[in-house]
Amino acid sequence: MLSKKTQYAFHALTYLAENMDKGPILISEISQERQISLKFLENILLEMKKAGILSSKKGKGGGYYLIKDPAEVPLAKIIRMLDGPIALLPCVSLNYYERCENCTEEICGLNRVMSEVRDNTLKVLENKSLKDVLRKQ
Amino acid sequence: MLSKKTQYAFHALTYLAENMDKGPILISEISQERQISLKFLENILLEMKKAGILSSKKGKGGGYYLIKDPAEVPLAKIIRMLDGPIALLPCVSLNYYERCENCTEEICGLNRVMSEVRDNTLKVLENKSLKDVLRKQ
DNA sequence: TAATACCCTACTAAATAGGTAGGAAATACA
DNA sequence: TGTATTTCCTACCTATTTAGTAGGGTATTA
Repeated sequence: MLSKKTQYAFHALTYLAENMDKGPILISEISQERQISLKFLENILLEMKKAGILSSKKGKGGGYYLIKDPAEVPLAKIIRMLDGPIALLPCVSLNYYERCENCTEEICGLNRVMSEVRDNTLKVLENKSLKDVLRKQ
Repeated sequence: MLSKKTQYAFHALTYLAENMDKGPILISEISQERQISLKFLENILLEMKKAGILSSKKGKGGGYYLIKDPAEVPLAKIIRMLDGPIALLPCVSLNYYERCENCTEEICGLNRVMSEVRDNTLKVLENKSLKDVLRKQ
């Protein structure tokens, strides 16, 4: 399951994408519109800013805004940024790989199957972008 | 990511499947062979017994044993039994569905994509069984 | 009836999830 | 220059989950 954090991130990002023409958007506006705790959202947006997918402006007229074309932000990137690995096992993770202690790739049949699951999942999450989940197109 | 609990469950189940001909297997044997804490494993096996995929015998000569053909136990069943939902969002879960508060199916594009992810995942996990992840065939 | 082996309840420590608090820093504008 | 605005940052908090432990109870067998 995706954490609330990641779910809120999707809400915030789609809101920003849907309102790209309006310039910087206040955290408080997103918080109200999408029903997310203001302070929690503050942290999430900051984290995404540091990860480089959005930017901000302080002071009056400030707020957050996307710095990438929504079509250029794969869903997988957002999930990895906030929740970490997408794979079901560390030993089949592409971005967070860790060797198994109890089994080796040669004899462990789970490995093979879980790689297949990962590939099937990424086939969607790497190819669908923010643009594909917007409310209005 | 799958929890350690579920990962241990897979270890235990494959061990039992690989040794079906030997009658009941001691918890302590599985614990040693697959390097799993004895008491933790005890709990896990008991939980799976209650879920109906294996059975046990007490006293001397006792132990745990599978009561199903490994080919008849889909991996999805094992994961759901111990870790819960496989879907990434409650609102697209088949077995643990919960309505979204913040969005409705009609306008939320995430819904559509996450259903696709779920289907792709289940295509593997529902069709592959314990038999497919055994060490020796 | 003693040894064996699972059954059951409860407990614990550490990590994670989800959220809060309060002030500092930067910016706009009068 | 000063004040309102808005993000930035660090720290904190509580509840839940994860991973594991303890110890006695119960059933079975020889």
